[in-house]
Amino acid sequence: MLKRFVPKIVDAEARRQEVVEAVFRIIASDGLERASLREVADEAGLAVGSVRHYFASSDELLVHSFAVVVDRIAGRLEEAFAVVESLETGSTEHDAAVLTLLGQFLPLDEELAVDACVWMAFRHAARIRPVLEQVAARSHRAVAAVVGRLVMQLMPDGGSVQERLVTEAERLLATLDGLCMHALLQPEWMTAEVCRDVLTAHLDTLVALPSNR
Amino acid sequence: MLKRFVPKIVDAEARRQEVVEAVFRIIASDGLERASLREVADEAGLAVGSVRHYFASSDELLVHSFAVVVDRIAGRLEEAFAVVESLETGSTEHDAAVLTLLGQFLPLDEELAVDACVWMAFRHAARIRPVLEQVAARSHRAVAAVVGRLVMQLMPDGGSVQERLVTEAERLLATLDGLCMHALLQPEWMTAEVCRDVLTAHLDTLVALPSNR
DNA sequence: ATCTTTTTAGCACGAACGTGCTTGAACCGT
DNA sequence: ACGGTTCAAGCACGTTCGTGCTAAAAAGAT
Repeated sequence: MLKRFVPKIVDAEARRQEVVEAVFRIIASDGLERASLREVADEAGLAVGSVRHYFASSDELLVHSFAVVVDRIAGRLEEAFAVVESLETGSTEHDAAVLTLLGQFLPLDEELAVDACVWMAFRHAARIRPVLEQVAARSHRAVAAVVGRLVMQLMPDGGSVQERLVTEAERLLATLDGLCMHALLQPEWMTAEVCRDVLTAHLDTLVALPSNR
Repeated sequence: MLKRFVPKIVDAEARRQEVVEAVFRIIASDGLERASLREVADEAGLAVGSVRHYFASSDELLVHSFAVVVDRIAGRLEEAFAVVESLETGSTEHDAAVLTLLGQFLPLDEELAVDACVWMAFRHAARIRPVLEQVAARSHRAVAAVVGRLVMQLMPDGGSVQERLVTEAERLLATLDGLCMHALLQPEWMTAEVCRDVLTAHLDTLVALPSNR
């Protein structure tokens, strides 16, 4: 069956992306519970029916938005990890690249802050809402994979002991999420400088680990 | 003016506490956004009007619930810290007491899990809702105080360098909150055992810090 | 028994929500 | 010019929410 009549071509994917970014802005400024169809439509400069034309339901819009932010974050991490891999271990550029990688988790600028807000909001919402479960699991796997590879590269022993390696990966992951949380919830206390200090302190403890134990 | 007619005595504080615990159960199982007056009243076995008799508004109910959970957590921390202080530094009982203290943050049993859920939900909601701001700030101060004192006692140098001390306090705080988050959001991955491993690993890095740097 | 106050319960209103459905408007191949 | 398809917009219904308000039930002091 051929498409005989090619109708009005409005780049549908671009429109969807605009709506998604309206969702992001609303979540960042007013929280996930305010991301209703009416609010999103207003923010995107559209009518409710128009948004519903691109997203069958509210759930689909939210799940897709979650997936988009996860892809964005995972993409940044992969990109930054490639830089880390390309540099020689122990060099100052390497250390800087590692800090840059870890900084992708934190709300250090406007764009990162929005993503961090949205990411946190969705992950917490996924605890309750089954529709978000799959994307949340994918998010966790993607981030854990990058952090795991990073720890494997950074640990002195090369990660001989498997158990120790996952513990250190979980430890770095927890510190990152905790830092992100505090930076979002207590921005006065948790400034970018404090974040950097905490991260460098953590990295010191990672490289200078007691080999035995 | 004397109270001539002392009417029906129902200890109001106990009733309020019952309502608050209904709020906790709802937040833990269905999330904060489901903690409406009608849901809370149902959960507490009361009518909406009855709940509204003890709490003037929905906001007051939520703010009070937040304050109660903060007090509960802060109380547990103070109690556990007193035990830590009473033991000799470096002893095995001391180490165990420190782990017990830090475990108060994590959802290691039913009661702790409910509190952790509620605490997280309110703290994140406080980013948006101004009514929760004050209690959130109090919560942060109380917890940071205990963790700060703990770090001061645990660090080898006795915390000579002020700057290093606050960095380590923030680092421990971040790790704790991150662990709590992961234990709530990915309970399959982040088991109690992994939590314990991560915490002991962190404590090792805290005691075995390079003195200079 | 009566009176006063607390306690409990319920109604009604406006606002916001998701969603099924309908109605024009825009657009392109014929 | 026309017809088929997509896009944009809006209405209407049922649900849930907070809240102001009213009113019945409960209980101790008189």
